[in-house]
Amino acid sequence: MKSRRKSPVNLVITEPQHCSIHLRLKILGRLPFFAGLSAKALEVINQRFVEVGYQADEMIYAAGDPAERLFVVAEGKIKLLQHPANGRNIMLHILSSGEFFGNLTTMGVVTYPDTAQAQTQACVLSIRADDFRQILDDHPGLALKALEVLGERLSSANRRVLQLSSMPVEQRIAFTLLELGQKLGYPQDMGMLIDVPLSRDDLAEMTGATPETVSRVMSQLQNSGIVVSGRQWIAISDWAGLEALAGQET
Amino acid sequence: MKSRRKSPVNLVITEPQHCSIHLRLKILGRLPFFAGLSAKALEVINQRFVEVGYQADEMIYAAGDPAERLFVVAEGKIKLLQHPANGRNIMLHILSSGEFFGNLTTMGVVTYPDTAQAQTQACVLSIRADDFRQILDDHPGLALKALEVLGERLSSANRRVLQLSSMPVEQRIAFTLLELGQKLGYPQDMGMLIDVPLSRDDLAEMTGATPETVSRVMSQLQNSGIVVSGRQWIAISDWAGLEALAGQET
DNA sequence: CGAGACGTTGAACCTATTCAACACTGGTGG
DNA sequence: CCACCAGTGTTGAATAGGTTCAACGTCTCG
Repeated sequence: MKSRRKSPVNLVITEPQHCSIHLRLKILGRLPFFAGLSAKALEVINQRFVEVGYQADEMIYAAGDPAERLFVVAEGKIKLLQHPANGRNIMLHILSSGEFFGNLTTMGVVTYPDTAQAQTQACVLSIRADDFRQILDDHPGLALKALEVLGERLSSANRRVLQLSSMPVEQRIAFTLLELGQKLGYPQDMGMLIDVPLSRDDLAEMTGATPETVSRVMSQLQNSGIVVSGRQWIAISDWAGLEALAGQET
Repeated sequence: MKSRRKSPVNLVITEPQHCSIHLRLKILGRLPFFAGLSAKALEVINQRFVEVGYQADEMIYAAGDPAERLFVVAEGKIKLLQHPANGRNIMLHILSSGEFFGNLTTMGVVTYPDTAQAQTQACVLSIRADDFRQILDDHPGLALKALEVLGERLSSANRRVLQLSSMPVEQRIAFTLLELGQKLGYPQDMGMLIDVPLSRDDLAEMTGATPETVSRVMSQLQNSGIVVSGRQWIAISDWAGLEALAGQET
C-alpha cells in the first residue's frame, strides 16, 4: 500500500538567485487588479515596483516590522504566518501569482500584523506603501478593487473561525484540502494534485491541530482511498468523498 | 459570596417601536467615516439613508439573503453571527454606534455571509448598496476609509483565528473580556462594566466554547476576584489580573 | 405566584495532545 | 557511489482539557 514516490510537485523556477521577471509590466498589466488602466498609467505604476527573489523558507518580512511596503506575488508561493506565544505557527494563507500581501491599507497600519515567508522559491514585486497610496488616489477605481480583495480575505478568515469553533479536526482538514485543491490543484493521473510542497506540519499550522494528529487523519484518508500523499505532497483522488467528509458545499 | 443584583447594564433607549433618530444628518456627519465632507454632500448622502428600529433579538438580515444594503448602527448594539451545521451559533462581532455592517464591498458580493441581529433594542440606518457605491464613486477618499475599516476587521478576525488555534478556553475568555471591556466598558464602582447584556451563551458563541464551560471559567474568575458578574452582565474588577491570565498585551 | 430562561455544578466520556519510539526518504559528504 | 544523517512521517499509549448529559438552583417577567 506504499504509494510514495518522488514528489510530483513541480518545483522548477526560472532562476535561482536573482528573480528574473523582466516583463514586470506584462505581469502587472495582467492583474485583474490593474485591468482597465491605460498603458501609460501602467508604465508609471510599473516604475514604482521593485522585484526581489527569495529562496524557499526565506523570510520576506516579520510580524512587527514597520509596514512600509505592499507586495505582489509574481512567481512561486508565499505563506502568511502568525506566531502564538507557544512555539507553534499559524498559517493564515498561501498566496500564489497575482495575489497581494503586506500593507494593503496604507493608513493607520504601522507594523505588519503577520509574517510573510517563501513557501517555495519565489519572485515578488513590491512598492512603497505611500506610493501605492498615491496610485489609489490617482485611480479611484482601484480602491474599490482593493475593497473586494479585503472583503474576500475577511470572508475567508471568518470561514476559518467557523471551522475552528465548530468542527472536529478531520472535517477541518477535509475543508482545508478542498480549498487548497480548488486554489492550487491541478489534475493528474492520481487525482487532483495540490501543487505546493506541503508537509504535515504545514497542514497542522493551517488547521489548528498537531502534526501527529494530521498524520493520523491523513493515514486514515489514504486508507479510505480519498487522498494519496507522500513526503511534502498531497493529491485528492476522491473529490466527492472528501466533500462528503467536509459536510456540504465546498 | 452572592454578588448578584439587578443588572447594572443600562437599557434605556429613546423609543420602543419606531426608532426616532430625527437628527440623522448629525449622526452621519459625526461618523469619522464621513468626516471632511461638505454639508451639501452630507445632505445628499443623508437623503439616501433610511432608519429602522429593532427590538432586542430581532433579526435584521439572515445569512444568504441578497446583500442589497449597507447598515450603520445609530443606537444600541448589533451582533453578527455565523451558523455552523450543528445547532450552535458563532458570534463574529458586537457592533455599537457608528459601526458599519452588511454589504460594505458593493461588488462581487451577492448574499450576506453572516446574520445580523439586534443584541439590544437598536436603531439602524441603512442605504442601498448601489447608492453607497455611487457615494464612493463621488467621494474617492471614502473608499480608503472603507479599506481601513475592513483592514481592522480582518486583523480582528485573524487574531481570533490565532486564539482559537493556540489558546485554552480560559485564555480565550480572558482575551474576549478584555476586548469587550476596551470597546464597550465603562467604569463603575465594582470595576469596568461591560455595557451590553451578555449571557453565558453569548460568551460561549464568542469564544468557541460551550455555555457550561464558560460558566465554570466565569465562576473561577469570580472566585479569584477578577470579575464580578450576574445574570446577563459582567464587570472586570481586576483588569491587570485578567491581562495576566490572557498572557500579555491586550 | 408560577413558568421559563438563565446559570451552576457534577460525573462520565471522548477527542485531540503529548511524549516517545521508530521508519522512511533524500541529499550530502566521504 | 554508497553510507549516513537530518528532516519528515508514522504509530502507540497515557493524559488532559473540554464536551455532553443531566439535575438542580435562581432570577425575572408576565
